[in-house]
Amino acid sequence: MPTLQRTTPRSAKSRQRVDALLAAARSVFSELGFQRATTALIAERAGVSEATVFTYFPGKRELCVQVIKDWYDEITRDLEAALPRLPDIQSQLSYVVRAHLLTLLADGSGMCALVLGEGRTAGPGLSDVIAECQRRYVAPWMACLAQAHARGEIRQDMPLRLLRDLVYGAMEHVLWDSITDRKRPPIDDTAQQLCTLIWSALMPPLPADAHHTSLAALARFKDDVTEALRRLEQRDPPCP
Amino acid sequence: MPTLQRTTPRSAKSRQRVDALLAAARSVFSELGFQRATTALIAERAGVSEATVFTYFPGKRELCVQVIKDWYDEITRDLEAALPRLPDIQSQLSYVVRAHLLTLLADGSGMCALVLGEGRTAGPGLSDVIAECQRRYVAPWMACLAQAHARGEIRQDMPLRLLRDLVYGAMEHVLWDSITDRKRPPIDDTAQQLCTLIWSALMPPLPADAHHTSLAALARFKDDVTEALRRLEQRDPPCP
Amino acid sequence: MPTLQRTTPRSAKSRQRVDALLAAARSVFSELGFQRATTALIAERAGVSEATVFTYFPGKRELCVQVIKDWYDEITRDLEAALPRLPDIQSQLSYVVRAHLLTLLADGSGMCALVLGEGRTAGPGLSDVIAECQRRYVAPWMACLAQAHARGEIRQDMPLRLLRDLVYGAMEHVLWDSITDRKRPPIDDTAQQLCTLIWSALMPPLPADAHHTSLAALARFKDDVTEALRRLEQRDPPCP
Amino acid sequence: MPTLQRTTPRSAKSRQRVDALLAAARSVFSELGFQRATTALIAERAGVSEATVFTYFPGKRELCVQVIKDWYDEITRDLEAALPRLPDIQSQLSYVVRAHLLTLLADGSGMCALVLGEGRTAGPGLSDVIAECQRRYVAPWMACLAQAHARGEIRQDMPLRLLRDLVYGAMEHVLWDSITDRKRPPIDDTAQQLCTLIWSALMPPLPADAHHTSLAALARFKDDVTEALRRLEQRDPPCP
DNA sequence: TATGAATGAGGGTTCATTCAT
DNA sequence: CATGAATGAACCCTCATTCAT
Repeated sequence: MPTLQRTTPRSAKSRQRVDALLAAARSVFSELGFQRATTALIAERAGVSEATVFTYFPGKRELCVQVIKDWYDEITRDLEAALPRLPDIQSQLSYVVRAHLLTLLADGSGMCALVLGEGRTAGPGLSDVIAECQRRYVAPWMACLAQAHARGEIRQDMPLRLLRDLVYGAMEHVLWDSITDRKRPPIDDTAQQLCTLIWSALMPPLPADAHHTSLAALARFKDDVTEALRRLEQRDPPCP
Repeated sequence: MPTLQRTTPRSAKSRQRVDALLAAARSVFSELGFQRATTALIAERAGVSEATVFTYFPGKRELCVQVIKDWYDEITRDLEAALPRLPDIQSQLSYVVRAHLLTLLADGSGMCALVLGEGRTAGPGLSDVIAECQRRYVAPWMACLAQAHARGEIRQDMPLRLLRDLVYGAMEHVLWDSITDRKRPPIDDTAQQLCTLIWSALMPPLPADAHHTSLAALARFKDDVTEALRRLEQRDPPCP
Repeated sequence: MPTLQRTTPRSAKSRQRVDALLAAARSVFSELGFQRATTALIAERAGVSEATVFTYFPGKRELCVQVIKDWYDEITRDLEAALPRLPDIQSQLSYVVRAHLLTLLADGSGMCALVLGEGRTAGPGLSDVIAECQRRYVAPWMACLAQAHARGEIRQDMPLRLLRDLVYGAMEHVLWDSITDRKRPPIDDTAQQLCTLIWSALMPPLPADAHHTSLAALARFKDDVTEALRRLEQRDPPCP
Repeated sequence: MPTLQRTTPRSAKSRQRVDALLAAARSVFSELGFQRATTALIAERAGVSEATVFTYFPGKRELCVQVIKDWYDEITRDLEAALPRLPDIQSQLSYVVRAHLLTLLADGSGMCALVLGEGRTAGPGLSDVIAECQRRYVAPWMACLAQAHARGEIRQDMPLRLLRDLVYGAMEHVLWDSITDRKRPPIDDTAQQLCTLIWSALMPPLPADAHHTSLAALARFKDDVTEALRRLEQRDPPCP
């Protein structure tokens, strides 16, 4: 029964309109920012008259808020679902980075610019909402970070906030670059590299003396031992 | 040349006017962003009539461009002068981080928000200029990075751009935090920590095989050795 | 006639709808005036959709007209029935005053304000109707006045219109006061006083020469007599 | 020196504009009421662009407030100056009635309608102002009324407010009539009659027994006594 | 040169009214 | 018949920009 899923039959059309409006609004706000966007253009792209915009939304600001909320909801839901299932902080980092880059780039970067742009200058009522959304978006990853931090899986000599800033800051700049330069490198490669880079900063520093000894020495030592062990074990069989 | 004299005093007045206007414009644009800023408010703060603004600048946009250029010039000149004199990449990183944080925070964060905000959404003519300024601002540090890259003082397995993004991205996010949270931690401490963090990511990685080592690998290795030793010890007694 | 039956029940529903709409419209128009009233609010209060309003009335204006007409009909019918049965002009005056005050105040003053307010500024189509209603409303009382006028029960040296204006004008101002001041004095007392006051103006004046007398003249005369008597008494003793 | 009276040279043009705008606004608001009046029409009648309206007034409401205030100021100032100089309450009544009728009728009745109409339904910010102006306008006459009341020159068995309502109410209805009927009777005659009528209601009522005796009888008595006295006085001189 | 004054070109928003379902 | 939905037509207001003085 395909009609079974008709939860709200009357609002089918309505929902379509809302969706069309939100889509149009997202594109317009993305391209022009909140101030330069006009309800007229949004209406035009949604294929309705300007007055219809106000049938579905109290005003321009509220429409923009909805656009931002929806977008954040999308990208937040995914993180909330996926991150807790990943086994370790490195996988989580990897996931976050890829998801972030993919999402923002796929979106044509508009929302990113919108959120970054209007987050500050837009009057109250927008900034608040954006800040709140941002907080919820980062929360899942912050939880991972906190856990790893508590377990000592990442360095403990830095405030968590700083680590978070490093991660998201790096990502955002990479994005910015991609957007600006218009020559987008393959995202997967970039994500991989970014993860490696960030992890270098995140992972617990080696003990103080390790710096002197250097891992290379340790590695050589390991090789020595390994080799010695093999020889030992190879020699034993003839023992009996 | 009698007119030369007349030109100079006039220029003096003129320069004063221009400076007053630029100062006023900077404060207004910083607080309100490009769109919400009004020429009326700028004129008022500069102590001149609104029409005078247009005597000195072709329009609102050009005024804003000048404001942004001036600001970038200030902060860029400092970097251009200081960075080449510093001995190594780490000192340079440290300088860049401190300078960036200090500049942006000292400015009341307004310009930061302006540049970040209007960089995308402002119509052409502003975005271009901002992008160009940004490029010039980052250039000195990029040069350092490139040199260190060539010399192998920093890791060479990453594109330079990525390293740059990491540095500036992290800084910007830290700034954003400082602005948003209103509880600004001591800048010097933050700068210090940030440098350490970033350097962890920047410094040359251990040799390739060290990657297979890592602490986890070392731990496993320790287990291996321990197990091997136990076996050895268990086998040896009956051996004789 | 089978359709007659069908017509009646339909009319019943229809009448209910119309009544609900008229009631809602009256309350809305009363509170907000014609211009500020919205069909949306009227529909909401009537418990129907906005479109239904236009099923029963050609438009906002016509709905308002109906509201005003109905209201005037109510208060007019009463006067038309009661006034002719009262024995004399004084009783009639008393009835008119009490009825007017009671009606308007009981109504929450809304209709009063509506009629007074929109009577002028509302476009044609409303003003006309209001004027006509007003005329019909005042007619019964005007008839009484005319009769009394002809019989000489009220003064005959004034145009009837003026007498009517005095009566209604006074009442309206009293109402206005009551509405504005929010401290409404007991209506019955006010009505009583107002009747007395108005009657003083309405009743036939004294003969022409009485005007030259007046209380002041009488007082002066009393003084004259008193003085004269004193002089007489002073002169008399030595007279013998 | 005719230029001496140039108090504010620069704002000469400005004042003209303001005056033109106020005049235009007065006419538009008068004809259409506050809601139906449009800034576009006001601007057109003032011969300026619509934007200019907002150069001189913060908004439509404020413009209307100014119009109302100015109008009330005009008519109030006159009363405040003239009334206190008149010798008795009857002269004052006469003045008030004539002034009121003349003013309102001369104005084309528009302001009257505006004030009456918007006094109730217009949102706050207009109603307040109107109420306050009304109060100040009536104050001078109320003072006269109060004085006469205290001196017993008018009846003391009624609240002052009621007397005031009678006066203004009657006037307003007369005005209303004049406006509605479009056949304006000579104002002076009407004013005269209205005064007589109102005075009948205002003057102190005769003592209770006077109703039985009738003024005519008193007058006859007065004549009798006067005659008797004259005879007495004429006869005395020969006394010595 | 500096400015008071004026304005053209929109922008967001409202609402009575229409119409397909 | 009732209504959800859509909209055309204004309306108030803003502001960068121009220009005569």
